[in-house]
Amino acid sequence: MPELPEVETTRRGIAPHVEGREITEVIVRQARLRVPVPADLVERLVGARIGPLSRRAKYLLVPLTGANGCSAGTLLWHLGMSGSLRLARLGELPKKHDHVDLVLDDGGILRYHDPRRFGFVDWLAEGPAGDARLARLGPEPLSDAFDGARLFALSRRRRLAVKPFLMDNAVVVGVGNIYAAEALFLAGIDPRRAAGRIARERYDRLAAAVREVLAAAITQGGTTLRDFVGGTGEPGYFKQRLNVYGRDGEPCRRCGAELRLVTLGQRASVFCGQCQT
DNA sequence: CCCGATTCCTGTAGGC
DNA sequence: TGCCTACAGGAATCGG
Repeated sequence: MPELPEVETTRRGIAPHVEGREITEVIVRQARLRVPVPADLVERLVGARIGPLSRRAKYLLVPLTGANGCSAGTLLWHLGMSGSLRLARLGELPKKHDHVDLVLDDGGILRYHDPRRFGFVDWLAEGPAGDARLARLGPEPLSDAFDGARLFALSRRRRLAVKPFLMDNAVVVGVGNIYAAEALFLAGIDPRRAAGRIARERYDRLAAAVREVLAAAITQGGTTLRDFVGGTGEPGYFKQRLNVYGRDGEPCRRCGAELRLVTLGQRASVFCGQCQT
């Protein structure tokens, strides 16, 4: 499912094919997504030109300019848990759950596919700065603003388990269930441990583990569990590197102990009872 | 303020 | 071409 590495993979995959292109047609087949597709999306986008794509947390940002060169707003795209954005060619028929097409002036199509419809595409008139969804977000995990000191400071007196703490977007963005589990394994921390009862040194290790696992996943083109594909249709190859996610009952790659499954914050959490304390 | 529970959706896996 | 249920999960929202 798309977490930060998958969104980044998507951005890198589609950017060369959509940046600088003009949108000639917009087709909305299913407007009932997590956030309803804006009723005026078609008239907002047709004739607009796509600027440089960026990413914030798990959001893809698509800046638009009008015919006169000034801003025509920004698309805020979220892939939810089953969404993907990929390039198609004019004449390529849509499949089931292909909800939105942006037809481009070179015959390419940016096509949004999302079986579970937890994702959305929204249009922001004022750009990302004014959006409440983005304003609340904590730092990017691969930026200098994210480190062990931050994790330590925010976790004091909190009894919440460290895994849901790490998945809180106000703490750090982009870390979902897969990469939280993997980072805690790399750092040797039990995911059930109260966030407020973890030492500063261990949080330094955890922050480093988060960076390490996310950077490695981006290098591998993300994690494809079932059907994620990047912008050019390629699956991600990080699944082969997973140490704990989805491996409950299997042996720990480090010590051989049987990996355990618990529920934390309504999320399945797999860990090694020997390696993670 | 903190944190657990609920909600949205549909494909898939597993039990019978 | 078997039917039914449970489960997966990002993030907003609600309630204790």
